[in-house]
Amino acid sequence: MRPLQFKLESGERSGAPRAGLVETPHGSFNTPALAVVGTKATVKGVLPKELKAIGAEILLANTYHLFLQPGEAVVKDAGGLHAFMGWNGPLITDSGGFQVFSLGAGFEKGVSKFVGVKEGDASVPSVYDPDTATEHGKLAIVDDEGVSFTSHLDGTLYRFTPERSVEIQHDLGADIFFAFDECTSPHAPREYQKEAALRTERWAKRSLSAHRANIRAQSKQALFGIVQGGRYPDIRAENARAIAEMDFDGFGIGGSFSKEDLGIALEAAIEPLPDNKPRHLLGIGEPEDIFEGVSRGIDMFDCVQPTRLARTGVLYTRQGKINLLNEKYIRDYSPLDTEDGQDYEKFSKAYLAHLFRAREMLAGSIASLHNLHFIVSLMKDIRISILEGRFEEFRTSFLATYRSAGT
RNA sequence: GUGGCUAUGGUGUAACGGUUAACACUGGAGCUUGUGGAGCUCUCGAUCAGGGUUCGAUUCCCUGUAGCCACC
Repeated sequence: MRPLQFKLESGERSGAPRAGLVETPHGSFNTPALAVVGTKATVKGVLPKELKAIGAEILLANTYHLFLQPGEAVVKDAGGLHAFMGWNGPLITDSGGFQVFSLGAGFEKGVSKFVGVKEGDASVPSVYDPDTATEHGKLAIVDDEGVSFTSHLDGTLYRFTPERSVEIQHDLGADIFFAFDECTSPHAPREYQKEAALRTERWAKRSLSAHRANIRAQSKQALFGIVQGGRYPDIRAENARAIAEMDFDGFGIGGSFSKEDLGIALEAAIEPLPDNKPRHLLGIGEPEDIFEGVSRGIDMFDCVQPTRLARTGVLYTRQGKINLLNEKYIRDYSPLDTEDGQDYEKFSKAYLAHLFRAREMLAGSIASLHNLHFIVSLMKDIRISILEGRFEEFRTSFLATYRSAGT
C-alpha cells in the first residue's frame, strides 16, 4: 500500500481542470490545493490551530533551511516534523533543490570560471570557489553529482546530493517530499536548460533509488519527481516523459518562468504525466497563475506570496491587492473582508494600518491570516466550480473583479 | 545680566565665496511567486529674520531672535 492515495472526483481528462482528494498518513486534503508555506517549520506569526481555523489543509516546509537550522537530527529526535511543529495534518518538504537557484547559483556566470580551493578535500568539487562565488553574490554551484553551497547563515560550506536530500527528508518525515532537482534561471541559454533537465532526470532516478532503499520511510512518505526544462516546450515535454516513466507517487513542475511562458511550459510538462497521480506546481500562487495552473490540470500549489506580502502590509481583496501602508488607509475604518466571521476579521483597515506603521508583531500575524484565508477560500471556490462544471465561468468572473482594482 | 558657541527639509548631519544645496532616517508610492519579519526602485521636502560686503553669500560682516554652555 502506497502512503498516498489520489482519488479524482472530476475532470479526469489530462490537461483539463480537475478536483480530487489526496489521502496521506496524516489525513487528507482536497484538490486543487494550496500548500501554505512554513519554511522553517513555522508559518511565520501564525499558530497551527489558526491555520486549521481558516481552512488550511496542507503545509510545506523547506529541507535546506531545516537542515541548516536546527538540523534534521533535532527534528527526527523530536518525532518528526509533525510533532516538532505541532501540525498534525498533511505536510510536504521541498528538496532544497530550489535553493541552488534562489541562492544564486554560480552557473549563470559560467561554471568554468570557478577554480579550485580547499585542495585535497574530496567532499568539495574542485570547481567550487567560495571566494569567487561570494564575490558574485553566489552561494551555490552545481555539478553532476550534486550542489555545493555556503550557508546563508554563517558561510559554512555544505554539499547536497540527491541521496543526501532524500536522507534528510526521511529524517524530517513529511508525508510528501520532493526529489532533488536543479531549477534554472530563465536567462540561462537553451543548451544549459537541456543540460540541467537531463541532470534533474538523473537526479530523479537517484532520489527514487535512495527512497526505495529505505523500506521504513517508503511506507510512510510519498516521493514526487520534478519536471524541469525552462521555457522550452520540447525540453519540458521530453523531461516530463522521462520523469513520468519513473515510479513516483506524484509530480512537481518546477522552474522560474516569465508570466507569458507559464502556460506553454505547463502544457508541455503536463501532457506526458499520468492522470492518476497528483501534479504540484512549485512556488506558484498568485490568483491569476493558480487559475492558469488549474485550467491545465494542476492539483497542488504552494506559495510564499500570501504570507510574504502580508508581512509587508499588502492584502488580497476581491478587487485586487491593496497596500495597507498607503496613506488612505490611516482613517479607513472599514473592516477587512468579512466572509465567515473569523476572529481576525473584526479588525479595521485603519487598525491594521496603525499596527504596520508602529511595526507591531500582530500586524504580520493578522495580515497573514487574512491573506491565507483569502487564498485558501479561493482554492475552495475553484474546487467547487470544477465539481459543478463551471470553472471557466468562475475564472472569468473572479478575474474581472480582481483585475479591475488597478492599484 | 555678561561672555562664548550654534542656527540648513519633520529629525540628524554635509557643502575651498562659484552649476540644479548633498546624505541617512522619516513622509509619499511601486516591486515581491518551491520565504526575504528583508531588500530594492522611484519620489515630496530646507539654508532662522532683516540689513551689508561681493560679479556671485548656506559660507564673510552687523542687528534681531532662538537654543546650548560658562560666569556673576
